[in-house]
Amino acid sequence: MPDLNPTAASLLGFLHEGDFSGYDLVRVAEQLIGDFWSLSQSQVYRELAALTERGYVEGGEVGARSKRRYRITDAGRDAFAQWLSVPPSPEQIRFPLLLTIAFGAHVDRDRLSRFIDDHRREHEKRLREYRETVTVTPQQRATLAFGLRYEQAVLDWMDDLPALLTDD
Amino acid sequence: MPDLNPTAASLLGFLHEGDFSGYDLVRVAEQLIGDFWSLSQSQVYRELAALTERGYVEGGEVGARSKRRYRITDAGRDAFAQWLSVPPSPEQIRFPLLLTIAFGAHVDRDRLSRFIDDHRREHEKRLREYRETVTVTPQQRATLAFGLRYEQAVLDWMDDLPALLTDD
DNA sequence: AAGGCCATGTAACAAGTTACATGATTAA
DNA sequence: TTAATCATGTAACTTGTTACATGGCCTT
Repeated sequence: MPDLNPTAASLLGFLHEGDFSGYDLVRVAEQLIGDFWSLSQSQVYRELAALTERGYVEGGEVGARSKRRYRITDAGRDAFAQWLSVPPSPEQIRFPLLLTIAFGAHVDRDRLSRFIDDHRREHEKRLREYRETVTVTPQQRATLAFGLRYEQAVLDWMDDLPALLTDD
Repeated sequence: MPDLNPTAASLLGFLHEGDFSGYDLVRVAEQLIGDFWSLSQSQVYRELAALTERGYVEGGEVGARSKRRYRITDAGRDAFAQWLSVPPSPEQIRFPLLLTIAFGAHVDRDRLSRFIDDHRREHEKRLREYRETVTVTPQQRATLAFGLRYEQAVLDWMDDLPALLTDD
């Protein structure tokens, strides 16, 4: 039983709560894990096909708008449980702005400031959104808490940046 | 002139400082950008081949231990400058532990605590390493500052976790 | 001379991205 | 009736990962 990738596993996780179509799953994932685990629409359909292939989910009948709900199987539940029992691997951050800063000796100051400001606005916005987010489970509160800490850290760091970059 | 991906661009960035072999570049990248932009050895060789193809670098003569140094060309410098002029896209975080927590309703408490503790130790270690890191340029200080803020944020968040996960 | 590290690279595959195509349904 | 959105999926490509293969150099 070769194990699942985190994206496929997450889909199985959501399917524990009920039957969903690919379209639904994209939305649910975006909402619930999108801030720390991105996935694209085409990936979801691909993984659903793979999960079906492996017998971890079953596609229901095609309904209105050719909508098809997927149901998790017992094998799927087993695979998910097994995935959850394996220690999660370290996180990965890919932060292009940090590359720009790392190579900042080749960027003129104004442009760099603009890039940073643009990012700052995005992070301020996300922080505001997180602060308005309504959670219903401890799990949601726990993941949201990470988002809050993270966004605050980024903003604090950005506050320090001008001094770090002007001093020699 | 289709633009560069951040990995290829970074290689060009490093090659501004001198000629390096693929092997060297892997090490330099790991050291200077590895904390926020991961790349694998085989990727480096692949990108070097692609950059050579496009005329952005030139492979020198094969030396001892079949070592070959790459030199950036003027076209490569142009391409790099152009890449640097485009606003960097938003960062991506992929944090499997957060998935585990998000699906924490299916994980028993002890296991989850162990996962979290293991991560905590890693983050404490990284924070310690960052604190001991010697920087020589403002750019290095700026990117390091992000690492410090980030690791501290993760640890602070982990401090909050038990309360968030036990309360209902 | 043997073992470990230096240094290259390839091959195969998995995962992620972008763009497009199709058609149904709903709301204006 | 037209536009927007729902909902599916495919195709083509790029990126990322893992594993392996090869051989030279350096130290013991």
